Amino acid sequence: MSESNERTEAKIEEAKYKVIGAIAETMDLYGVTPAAANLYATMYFKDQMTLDEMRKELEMSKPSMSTSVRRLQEIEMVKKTFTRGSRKHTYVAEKNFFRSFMAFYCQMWEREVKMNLEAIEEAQEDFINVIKDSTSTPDIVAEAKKYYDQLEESKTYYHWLDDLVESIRSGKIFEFLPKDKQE
Amino acid sequence: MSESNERTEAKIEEAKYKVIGAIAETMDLYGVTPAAANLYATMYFKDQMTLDEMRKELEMSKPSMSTSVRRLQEIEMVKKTFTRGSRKHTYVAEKNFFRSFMAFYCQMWEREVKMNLEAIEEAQEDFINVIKDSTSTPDIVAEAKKYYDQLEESKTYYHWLDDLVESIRSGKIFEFLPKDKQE
DNA sequence: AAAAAAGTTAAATAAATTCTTAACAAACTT
DNA sequence: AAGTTTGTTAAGAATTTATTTAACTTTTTT
Repeated sequence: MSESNERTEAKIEEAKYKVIGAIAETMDLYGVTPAAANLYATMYFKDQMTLDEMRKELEMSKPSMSTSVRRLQEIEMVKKTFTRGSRKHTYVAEKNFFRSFMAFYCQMWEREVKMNLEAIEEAQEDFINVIKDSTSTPDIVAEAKKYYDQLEESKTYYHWLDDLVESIRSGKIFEFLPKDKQE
Repeated sequence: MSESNERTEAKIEEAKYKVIGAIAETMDLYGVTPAAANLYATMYFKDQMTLDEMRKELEMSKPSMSTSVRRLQEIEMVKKTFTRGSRKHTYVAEKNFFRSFMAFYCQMWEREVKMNLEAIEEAQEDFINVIKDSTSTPDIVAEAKKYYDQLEESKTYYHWLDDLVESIRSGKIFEFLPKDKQE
């Protein structure tokens, strides 16, 4: 009876690890560090965890868990919770993939839009100066114009990406693509 | 006059590098190797390039350019072109960010959906076996059920992600989020 | 307020990834 | 068909990134 319990518990662990491995590998692919990826995937099957529980479960150092959980908080995939009776900090994983993964992408995309649009604006100013420069030869003016137009055209993409983020944040995208649509 | 040309040409180069740096940094963030990221960003301002031109421009080894350009082809951000008169292979960068970046995401997301759904299906089977196992205690059955339901719930997300990929591939998403909307 | 426990920062080690050098294979030219 | 040019594969070197150990700061308890 007790041995049977152990066997079925082991089966449950095995099943969980299949999913943990898949989730962690996916996150790895998106540039999340292995420790953070494994931690999130592990926490996905737990109600809440303390740093010491994480260290024990993943067999890793406490600073590694500390930095990993902070990174996961930054991308809003883990939140701190207050558990009375314990003075250790407790953390819970966001179990709703819509929220956790979308928080991740929106953050990435917003950063991308901001940084690239800034670079584009600066470069376009430079190209305008070359075009207005009376010492520029016709060839050089033509070149500067070509690049200016190429960048102007690319802005469409960044504005679109910004709109996509906004429609995800507001939930409007689910009017177009419902969550519960049958496969 | 010639010195002035050099100065304005240098200004153009400087402006280009601002954008090249931003694009490459963004790609870096998404897990593309620095060499490939820099290469794509550089090619974004070129009509076409050969391996030797890449090596010269980026001051890197030929094998590095070879593997980088292959990786960029895999994610459909670069395509091979036939240039008659030259026996060197020539490559062009996809200049339309809608196409290049969307190809990248669709590929990543499809992989994510496939791998994770496979793991989920396997794990759910395992949980069902534990539930049906007559030697399982009520506690264990309850635990297995809890995880089974959690995974069942998560499938909604993967199906939605699959729908998103489909709507991007088909272009239907642009009916909801137009490309040319004003900022 | 002192002591203990929990968590973080910083430096150092370990591991993994990226790039290069060198050898090889394929394709094109003469 | 032999030689030359182009491109790739494989092994090794170097850089970078991730993790750990150790010292330190903060918080909590007695």
